[in-house]
Amino acid sequence: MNDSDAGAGHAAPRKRADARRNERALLDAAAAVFVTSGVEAPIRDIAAKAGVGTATIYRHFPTRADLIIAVYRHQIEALAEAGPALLATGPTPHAALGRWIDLFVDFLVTKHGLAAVLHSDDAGFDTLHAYFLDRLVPVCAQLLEAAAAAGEIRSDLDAYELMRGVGNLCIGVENNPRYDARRLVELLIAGLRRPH
Amino acid sequence: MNDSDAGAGHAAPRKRADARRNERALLDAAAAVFVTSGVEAPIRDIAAKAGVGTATIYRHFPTRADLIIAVYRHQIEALAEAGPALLATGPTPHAALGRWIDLFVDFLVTKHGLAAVLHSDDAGFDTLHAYFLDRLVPVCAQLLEAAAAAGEIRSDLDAYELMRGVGNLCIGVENNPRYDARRLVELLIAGLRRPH
DNA sequence: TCGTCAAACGGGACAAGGTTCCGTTTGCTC
DNA sequence: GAGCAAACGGAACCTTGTCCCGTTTGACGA
Repeated sequence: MNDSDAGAGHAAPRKRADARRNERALLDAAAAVFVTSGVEAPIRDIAAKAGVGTATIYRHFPTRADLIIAVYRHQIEALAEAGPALLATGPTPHAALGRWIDLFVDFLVTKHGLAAVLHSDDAGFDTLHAYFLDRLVPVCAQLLEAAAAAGEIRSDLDAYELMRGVGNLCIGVENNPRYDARRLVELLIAGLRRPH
Repeated sequence: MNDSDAGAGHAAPRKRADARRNERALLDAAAAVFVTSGVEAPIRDIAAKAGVGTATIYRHFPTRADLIIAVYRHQIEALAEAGPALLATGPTPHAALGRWIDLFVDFLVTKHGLAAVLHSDDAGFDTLHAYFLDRLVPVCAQLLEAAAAAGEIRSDLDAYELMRGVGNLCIGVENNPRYDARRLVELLIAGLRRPH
């Protein structure tokens, strides 16, 4: 694992040491601030916690979406990889789908405000949107197709719409004890089941 | 119908004529601006359109939630009254519930950004939240109970949670042709049906 | 080791929007 | 018509996102 690069580049020009240090500091600070103040915490707060100026944050992460992606990339990748694994080991495709959606919900509800931001139509979050689309929708589609092929569910709903719906249901779960997103998601998945 | 008061007060001190005029102008302006710019349009824009200063808007509607409520009060009341009516005239309680939820979805998706704001945890929208809770949740509860009593649906979901879920599903429908909230709401309602 | 210079930096400046304050205007009442 | 509280308007202030520019610093060759 390369410190300054995820490994995709051939001739990555190698960043300066202070730049790498700051990037790491920013990621750590952002992760901490996101936990306490949500993913929409003021840029200044994150910069201050990292001990850098505000411009530095923009230099490393042009939009807030880029920062959010960087902070949660590992978890999202893990989620993407969990899909095929569940499908391979689960008793049925439908069970795998249910379990995977559970993991997705867990991820969302533990990240303050992430679900909200994920579905905002603010143009600044296009990158975030695209990333989720690229990484997770195909996985979900695979699970859906397997379950549909097994005859367990109806097949007229596409993965994008399902994920978006699930994501929406997770909005505003924070500090609202009367609202249990998990239960509603369960209902949604139940509604998906093919009547037989 | 009284011009300056919905009729609840006994000794309402009767507002000044200019105050009543401005309130009306603000409501009209807000309604217009909400249509074009959504319910989160800048206060300044609404004030300008109404031809008043920004302080005036705060005087009449202390929070944005109050303004939103005032603008949509008629429609919300109509929605509340439609519940019992549908229950009385519909073929079955479940059909009435479905139809009523449809009306609710129609209301939400035609108001730019209302669904989003309705479920934001911003303290400034507590009033809005409370109003929906007061007016619509009991209606929904009545429909749910009737359907449950008729044995058509499971009875382990309360009205608040259902409405909140439906509202959440309606977030971000604007200018997203790939996402059809109605269909997902349908799924949710389908998931509610008692397996028999 | 030292000089050079582009990379990287920090924080101040600007813009947008929400909210409040305060001096002025305007209806109502007598 | 005078008095006075209600209501007004818009400037001022605060927060937050974003950009700019003068300064610092790490990397590398001499």
